[in-house]
Amino acid sequence: MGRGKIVIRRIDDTTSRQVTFSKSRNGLLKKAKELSILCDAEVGVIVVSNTGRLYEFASTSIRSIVERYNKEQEDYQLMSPTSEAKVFFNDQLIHYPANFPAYYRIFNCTRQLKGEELNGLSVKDLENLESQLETSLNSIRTKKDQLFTDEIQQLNRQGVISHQENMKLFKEVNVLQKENAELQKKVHGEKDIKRCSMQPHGFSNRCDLDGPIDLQLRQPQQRDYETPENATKLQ
Amino acid sequence: MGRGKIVIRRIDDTTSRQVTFSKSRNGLLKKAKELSILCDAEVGVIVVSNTGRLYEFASTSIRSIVERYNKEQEDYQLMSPTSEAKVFFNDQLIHYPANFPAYYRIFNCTRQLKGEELNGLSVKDLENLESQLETSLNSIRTKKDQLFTDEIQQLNRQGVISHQENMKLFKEVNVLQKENAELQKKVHGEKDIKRCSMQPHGFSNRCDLDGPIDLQLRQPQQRDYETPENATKLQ
DNA sequence: AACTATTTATAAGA
DNA sequence: TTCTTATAAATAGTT
Repeated sequence: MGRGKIVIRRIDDTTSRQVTFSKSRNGLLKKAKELSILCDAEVGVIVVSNTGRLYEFASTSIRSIVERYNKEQEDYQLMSPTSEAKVFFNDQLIHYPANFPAYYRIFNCTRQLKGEELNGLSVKDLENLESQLETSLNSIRTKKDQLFTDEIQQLNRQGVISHQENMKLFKEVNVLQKENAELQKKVHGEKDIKRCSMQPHGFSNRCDLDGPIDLQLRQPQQRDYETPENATKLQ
Repeated sequence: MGRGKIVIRRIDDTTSRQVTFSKSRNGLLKKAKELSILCDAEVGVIVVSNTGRLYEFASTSIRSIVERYNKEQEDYQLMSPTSEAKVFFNDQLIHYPANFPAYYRIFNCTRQLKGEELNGLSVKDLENLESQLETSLNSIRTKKDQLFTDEIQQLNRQGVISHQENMKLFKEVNVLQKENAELQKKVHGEKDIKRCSMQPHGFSNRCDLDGPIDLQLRQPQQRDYETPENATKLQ
């Protein structure tokens, strides 16, 4: 629909194709919107130009679901914002396990392990097998989560203990330093020698560490442990 | 565009709305097809009527993506049980293909939408829905595992830093104590008084802590951090 | 489901 | 990209 009729086939001229793309895309999205409003329908449209740019429309009622779904997908989207198509075609064969239903993998694996075909089984048998596998999967998942949680809890506990120890040691150092200063003064007052012989053990350079540390000014590094109160209680 | 102009708002009359839906939907799908052909673009359109019926268009490029994806899954199922298990347990964190979500984001949410009304669905529809939900579940699980792993890594890093700090402080205390002892000896040698006045600052009870600590005998608590070398590097 | 008067989309040109 | 405009295409209301 325009000055002249055109046949529906790929437009060879690049400029012309881009212009048509821009116009036709806007038209499509507009019509999608109209359809969704006029007829109270859920409509979703996605257009990816051959340069990889994305345009889309989603009717309001499905937008909230899309947004929720987007949250899950965000990371993947961010991985290659520009060359979507290329990345996909090149890397497709590497990146699929996330999409692959775990159920089929386990099901298939079990069948091979059992070395038997499923053909002879009744619906009842299959249902039982299915529910068995689902139960297994569930307990595997629970177990895995438990291990994660345990490790985090343990690390939190250790962190709190370590931090407390740090505080004690820090105070200890401070007190000893004060004491030392007083004793030095005393020795100094009584007898003016031996002050320099202490220097190798002097504060700023007495440990063979990678760098000088300024204990007077520096509190032990504060950590933000997850639920430190709980971890402390558990200790 | 028709006999009369209309405003874009929900058509109240049911019959009229259904007729318009039918016409406009066909127009939209046709235009989507034209756009994909004329401009060599990837186009996906999904329309769900308010009675729950699904209509969709996917340009050949998107269709081939889906087909390749499906074929991949088939190939995957034919793999040996061993490699399956390995891939399953180790490679969970591999991500989606970059532009896959673009189409499936809407595709998927439409399926979820349909999930609210399962009655009119065929076995094929239900199978698709099932597989979509499994995909979603899988990616959620992957995300969760990632969060767990990140947290553990972070805690390990903190633990290593804390432990290093502990070691420094511990050495510091030891050195100061030796120094203190020498100075005490010196003061004691010169003058026999004032020894007891130091006692409030004496070692075993000088910090107002919950319990006495025996720093001379005790090394800072050793932790078995997961990959401490890495964690140290990351610090 | 067809028809057709009209509106709308857009091809070509600027 | 945007605008203009002649024309093709889509479709609202009718049959």
